[in-house]
Amino acid sequence: MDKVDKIFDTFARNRLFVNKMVLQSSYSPETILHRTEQIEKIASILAPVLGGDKVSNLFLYGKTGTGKTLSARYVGEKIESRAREGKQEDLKFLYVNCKSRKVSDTEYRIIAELINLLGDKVPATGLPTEAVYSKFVELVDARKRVVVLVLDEIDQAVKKISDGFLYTLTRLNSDLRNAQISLIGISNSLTFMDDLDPRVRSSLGEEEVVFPPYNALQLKDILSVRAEKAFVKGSLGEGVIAKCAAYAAKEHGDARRALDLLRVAGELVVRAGGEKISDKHIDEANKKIEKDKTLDIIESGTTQSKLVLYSIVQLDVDKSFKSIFTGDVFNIYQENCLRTKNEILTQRRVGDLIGEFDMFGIINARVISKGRQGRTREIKLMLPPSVRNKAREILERDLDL
DNA sequence: CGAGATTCATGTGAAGTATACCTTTAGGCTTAA
DNA sequence: AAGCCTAAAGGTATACTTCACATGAATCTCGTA
Repeated sequence: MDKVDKIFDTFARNRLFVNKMVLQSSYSPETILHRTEQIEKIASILAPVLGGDKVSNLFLYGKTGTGKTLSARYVGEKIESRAREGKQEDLKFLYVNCKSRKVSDTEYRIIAELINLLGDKVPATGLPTEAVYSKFVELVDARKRVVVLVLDEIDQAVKKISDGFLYTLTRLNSDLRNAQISLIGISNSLTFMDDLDPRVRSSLGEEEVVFPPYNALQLKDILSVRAEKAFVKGSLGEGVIAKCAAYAAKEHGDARRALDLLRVAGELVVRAGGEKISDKHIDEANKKIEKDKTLDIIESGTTQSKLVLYSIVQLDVDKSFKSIFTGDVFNIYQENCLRTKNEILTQRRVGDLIGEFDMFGIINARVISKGRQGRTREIKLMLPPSVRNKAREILERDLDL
């Protein structure tokens, strides 16, 4: 039989997933567990919009995967549907993720996206930012209503642009005659507010809701509910959910991570033609996610960073070096540059690149002093052999070696 | 023999440069009235 | 005249370089016992 047919067959025979969507991070469940307090607080702050009043600006903090976006959307949808029932249509939630590729992180495009959501168009480029703002104001102000802007990953946007952008937004209300704008900012960084212009801080942070990380127990609840829907009954082995929860709890209680683990584990089982997930698969999935993440970092690096990493990998494979120092890496790196006809960067720069790999956790670099032999970094490659070999393949391919 | 100076190989910081990509702006062209 | 498009002008992020100075323990120096 054709191999492709076989692949399709295993897939069709899949007796594991009922609905994989449930495990995707874009899925929004009907009920959100362990966030009642936060949701109630958001709801009580936003409730006045139902009466057509402007509400306080709101700020949501919390690490990734703590349900910020989910809760905000949930409350938003509830309020919108409530407003529709009450035949009060002059209420609008506009949700923008400031980091998504479409919006890309410029002030212009964020506003352009907002206009888009209001059902209008602006050219992708060419207009002065000022003009885009006034177009937006005009659209919003077309009739009497309340508009709530939800700005997700706002810290990213502010890092890219200046906080003057937020200032403009908070001041937008003074240009409006009919409508009212409220802002909801969502941020991963807990310290984000600290380095904002005080004027912005006071008006944006009128109300704050903090999303603490989920603990292992809560993660377990969340996973159970979702797994119920995602998988065929009885396909989860003993302790699988607990294991996922434990892994994710270690990663600052990241529910997204927990769901990913479960999904990837499922995919692994399906591909192997199995029908039951055991906790071994969770370990495998964890490794796979880690591996994909590091390989992703490696692949998306520049040619120069690949050359540096390749040199480190070479030294790591060659066991005659007991420990690897910056100087060794630089020497090998120069040879590699000559071989691949790339320009040779200064050692200063190569040192920084090594530092970046350290940040990503691909290597472990400790600054040590070797006395008369000066100071240097002692470098250890932190990839398990299988990942290291895969990484080497990728590097050799990308560098034409 | 030990306190202090020296030294090495590189870390680290600041400031400058080249490049690519974006936004802005102004001028010209088109279109509708 | 208003609107639209485009090319040049001006900005800004990135990926580097250059220069300058900092580090910290092995090693050397030299005064002292």
